[in-house]
Amino acid sequence: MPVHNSEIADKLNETADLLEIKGENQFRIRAYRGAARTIESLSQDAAQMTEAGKDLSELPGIGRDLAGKIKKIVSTGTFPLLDRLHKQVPAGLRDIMKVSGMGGKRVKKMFEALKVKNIDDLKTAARRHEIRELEGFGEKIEQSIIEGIERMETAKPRMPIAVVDEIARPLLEYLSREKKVKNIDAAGSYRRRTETVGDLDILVTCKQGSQIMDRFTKYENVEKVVSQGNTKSTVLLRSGFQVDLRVLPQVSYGSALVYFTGSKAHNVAIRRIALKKKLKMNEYGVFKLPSGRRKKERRIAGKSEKQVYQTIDLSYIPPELRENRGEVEAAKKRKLPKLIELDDIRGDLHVHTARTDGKYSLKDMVEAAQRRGYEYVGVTDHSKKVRVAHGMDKKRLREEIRAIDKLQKKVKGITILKGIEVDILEDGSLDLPQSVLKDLDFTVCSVHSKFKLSRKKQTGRVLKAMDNAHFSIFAHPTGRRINEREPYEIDIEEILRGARERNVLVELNAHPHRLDLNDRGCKTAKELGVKIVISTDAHAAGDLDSMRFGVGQARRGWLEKKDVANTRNLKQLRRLLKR
DNA sequence: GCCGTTTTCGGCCCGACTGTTTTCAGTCG
Repeated sequence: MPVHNSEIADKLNETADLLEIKGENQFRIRAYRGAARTIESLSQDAAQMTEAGKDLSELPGIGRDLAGKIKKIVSTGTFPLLDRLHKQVPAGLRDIMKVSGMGGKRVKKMFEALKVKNIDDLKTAARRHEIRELEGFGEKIEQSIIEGIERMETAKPRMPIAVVDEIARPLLEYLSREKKVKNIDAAGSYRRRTETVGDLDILVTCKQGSQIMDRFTKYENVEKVVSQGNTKSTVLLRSGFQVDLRVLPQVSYGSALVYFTGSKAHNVAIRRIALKKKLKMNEYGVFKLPSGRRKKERRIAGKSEKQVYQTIDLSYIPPELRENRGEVEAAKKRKLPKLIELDDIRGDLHVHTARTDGKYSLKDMVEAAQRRGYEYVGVTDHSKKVRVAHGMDKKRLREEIRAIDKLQKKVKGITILKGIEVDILEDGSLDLPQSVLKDLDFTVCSVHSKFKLSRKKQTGRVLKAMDNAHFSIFAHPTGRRINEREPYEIDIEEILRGARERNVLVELNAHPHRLDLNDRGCKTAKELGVKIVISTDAHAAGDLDSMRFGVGQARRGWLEKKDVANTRNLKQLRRLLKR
């Protein structure tokens, strides 16, 4: 079993935490965190790279020392430094660092002075009012620790972006009703369209004398005001979700958007470029440092994001790409992709109806697709294996085909493509015979059973299914459900290579709980020349709107219009669906 | 521990907010 990048990153981050508790050099700690980020954002397994003889020290933030340590981790599974640290630092101290307001310094002090070794000890010490007696601590810190523990114990995982969307939209609308507000945007990972979002950063510019901070903290869904200042406030909503609001001067709005959109890794990378050009970059602007006779620094950019990037000789980088996964280098060379947009989509190729587990009739779904201006819609109800969804056997699929033919005669301006979401069985065969599949325009093929097969078997199962001449699109390729179910073991790179060889398309399922293929998978697919289909897997008319989340994810995966099959017109699409 | 078209040594992002202080340390993003 190869060591995955996420495991390496976990080990490096843990090392950083333990070093922090020990009070080590902060730059050394930062180096471990930086290396963890680099490893995490690789589109290839570090283990494979090492095996292929690649030198990891060529990666940003990884030097000779860390390259050696990582190599040891992937080849032997051991990390002696971390093992040593485990002997020196009690395991529970790392948990304490997760309590809001507790950093390395405070953890260390409490361990040394009060023998606090875990969260329970911390709780006890706080309740006995021992913490307030320590130098540099007081009543309020003690109280905030108690609250921090409570909040952590009831904390929710990062929320799917669609859920955050429902929180963000009304809140932005509420804030923008304050008359003196000029600009307002939600930044952070929400703006980068990450699949899950941990908190919300809202930026505003407004005229003097605005009451925006008061308006914010008095929002009806605010449960607790964590902090309130003139330019920055933080609240917790009743759902436990944290929202920050920052007020900025107009001249700084662009640089603030860059700064608060992140990602952190992206910001570090572009600030490094600025520094090389003797420029200082922060949320207030890009500044020329004092030199010669001039004693004061001078702002040379900040009003717009475009201007900020221009100043450091980069083309404008769309938020979805800002992950330090090669976008900075591409922007330097003027080689950024022209990302796909929602308007490029001409149809949806994964739609269910009430014939199986959809909520709406065939006619309703087709009309809903029509209202979105689509040129075509692919109807793909389940096959018989999915009993809970009342999957179709051969006979019922024939009925669906006839129903589509009948409806097609009545509707104009949209082509209904006859499809099916057919199960890939354990032996790699499809759930319905060729004799009926051949009468369809296309198939969406998916795994709904036997999730626990070994990586090798699962990969082989899908590749074998792809050999079937009627296999058109591989649906939700890893089967994961965000915050609910881990992906099944499958070698996605081998699957993508297999898809390329067989001219099979791969789905990016836009359902906000799936978003499967993920962003890295999309990028790999693009690099391998595999075409992606973005589909919503709609079970109700309104689900067709999830397309925007799919497009957001596709943009994060560097996909352009040409990489996505359902940006083609019907004629071109039919050609792509043909094997 | 990383990094280098001023450098192989000496830098490393930095500002806001809070609380505990009376000018600053710690945390966070």
